[in-house]
Amino acid sequence: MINLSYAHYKIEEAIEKKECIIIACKCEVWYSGRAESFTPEGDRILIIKPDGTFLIHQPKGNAPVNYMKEGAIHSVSKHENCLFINSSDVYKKEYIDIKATQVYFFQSHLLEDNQKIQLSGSEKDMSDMIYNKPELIEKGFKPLSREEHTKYGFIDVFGYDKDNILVVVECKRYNADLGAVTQLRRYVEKIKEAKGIHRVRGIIASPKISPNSLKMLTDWGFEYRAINPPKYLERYNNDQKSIFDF
Amino acid sequence: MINLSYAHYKIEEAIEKKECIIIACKCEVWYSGRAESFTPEGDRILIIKPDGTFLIHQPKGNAPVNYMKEGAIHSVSKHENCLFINSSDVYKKEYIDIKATQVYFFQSHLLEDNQKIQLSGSEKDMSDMIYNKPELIEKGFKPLSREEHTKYGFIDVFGYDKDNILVVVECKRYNADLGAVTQLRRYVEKIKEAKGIHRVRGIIASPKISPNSLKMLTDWGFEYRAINPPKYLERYNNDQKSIFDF
DNA sequence: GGGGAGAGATGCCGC
DNA sequence: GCGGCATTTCTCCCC
Repeated sequence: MINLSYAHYKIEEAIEKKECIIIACKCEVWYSGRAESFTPEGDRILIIKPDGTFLIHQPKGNAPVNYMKEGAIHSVSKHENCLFINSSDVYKKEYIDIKATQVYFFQSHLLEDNQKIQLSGSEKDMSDMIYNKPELIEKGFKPLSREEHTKYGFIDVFGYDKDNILVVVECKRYNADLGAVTQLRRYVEKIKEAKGIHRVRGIIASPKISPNSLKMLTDWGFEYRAINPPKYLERYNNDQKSIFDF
Repeated sequence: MINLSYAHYKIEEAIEKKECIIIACKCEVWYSGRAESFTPEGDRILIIKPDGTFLIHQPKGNAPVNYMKEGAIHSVSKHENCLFINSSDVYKKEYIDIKATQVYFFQSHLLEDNQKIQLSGSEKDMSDMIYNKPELIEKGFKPLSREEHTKYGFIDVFGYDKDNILVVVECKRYNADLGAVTQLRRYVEKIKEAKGIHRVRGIIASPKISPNSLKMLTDWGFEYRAINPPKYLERYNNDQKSIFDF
C-alpha cells in the first residue's frame, strides 16, 4: 500500500516530467461529457499518458470503463484521507473525477516510441487485390478505379464487365451485413440517377455474408462473391513463430 | 531497469496468482489472427488481466496498438538477453508474440471489482424518454412499444399518430448519418410489405443530423425531430463537482 | 472541423 | 454460436 501524500507528490511530479503513469487503486469514478456515468468503488488501474490520454481499467475486459482522449489536463489533490484525481477537457466539455481511498501501487517512466503498426488484411488490401486481379470478380471485368471518393460516394472498386455494363464492387474484410447491402444499393441508385442509365450491376465481395443480407442482396438483383482478404505478413509471421517455438 | 530473469519469474508468478500485471518495456510486437500486424521496437506498456485480456499501449493515444480479448493464455520465456511474451487464443486462432529487450518496471496486484458502470444519455434512454413523453414527437402520438426486436428489425419506438397511421421512430443519441436514414427506410419498407399497407410514417429523432442525411430523409418523405438524449446523472454529477472544487 | 465509412472495431442482447 | 445494432465508439481521409 502506498501512502496517499506520497502518491499525490509522485503523480504531480510524473505529470510535470511528462512520464507515463500507472496507478492501481480502490476508487469511485464520475464522468460527464457526451454522456454521464458513475462507477461505484472498486479496484482499478489508472493510466495517464504524456499526451493527456487517461484510461481507467477494471480487472476484467478489453475496453476501459472510463477514459479521456488525448488533450486532457490532469490535477491531483488530497483531502481527508482520500486522493482526488481530476481529468478535464474544457474544449470538448468532458470531465472525469476520481476519488481514491487506497493506492496499491504507483509507477511512472519516460517512454519513447515513434513506431507505427504495420497492418495487413484490411478492406483496402482487399480492393487493391481485386483491382490487380480482376478475374477474382469474373472473367472480363475491367476495373477503372479503387478506393475512390466519387460524387456517388466512396466506392471500393468501380469498373465495366465484359459487356461494358457498369459494375460497383463493395468489399468487406469480414462479414457483410445489412448495412453493406444498403450501402451498395445507395451507390448503384445514385449512379443510375446521375448517369441516367437503368442497368448498373452491384457486387459484394467478402469472406462471409449473413443469410438475411444475402437474401436482401439477391432480392434487389445484386450479386455476391466469396473472397478472402490477403494477409501479406502471414508467411513472415510464420517464419517469426518458428523463432518463438523452441 | 529490471533484470530480465527476475521479470520472467515475477510475471509467471503473477499469472499463476491471477493478479493484474503491468509491465513497461522496450519491445517488438507480432500479431496474427483476423488480420496480421507487426509493430517495430519501441517503449510500451503491457497489461495482462486475470481474465486473459492483454493490452499493449504506446505512450500516445487512446486505443491499444495490439490486444487480445478475454480468454487468451499467456506464457513467458527468456532467451539470449530477451524476454519473450506469448499470448494465444487457439479457439479464435489469434496470436501475439512479443520480444522485449529492456524492462523498465514491473508491477502486479490482486484487484477486486464487481461494480458496473451506470451510464445515462444512451440511445435506450432516449427511446425510454420518448415512450414516456410521446408529445416530444408530436401531439396525439401513441407509442406501442420501444426497443423491440420485431420480425421487421430492431425498432426503437413504434406507434400510431392521431390519425392512426403507423409511425416508426429511429433514435440516434448524437449525429444521425446516412446509415440511420437507410435503416429507417428498411423498417418502413418491410412493415409496408408485411402488413400490405401503403402509408407508414418514418421519423428520425436525434440532437443533430448531417445535411446530406436530412436531404435523403425528406426526399423519401420521412421526418426529422431535434431531440436531445436525457442525462439523469447531470444534477448528481454537478453536486459532486462542487465537492471537488475546493 | 464536419461528413462519410472502415475497424483485428467492441459490447450487448436475442434467438 | 451467429445476427443485428449501439457505441462517451475510434480512426482515417477528404471536403
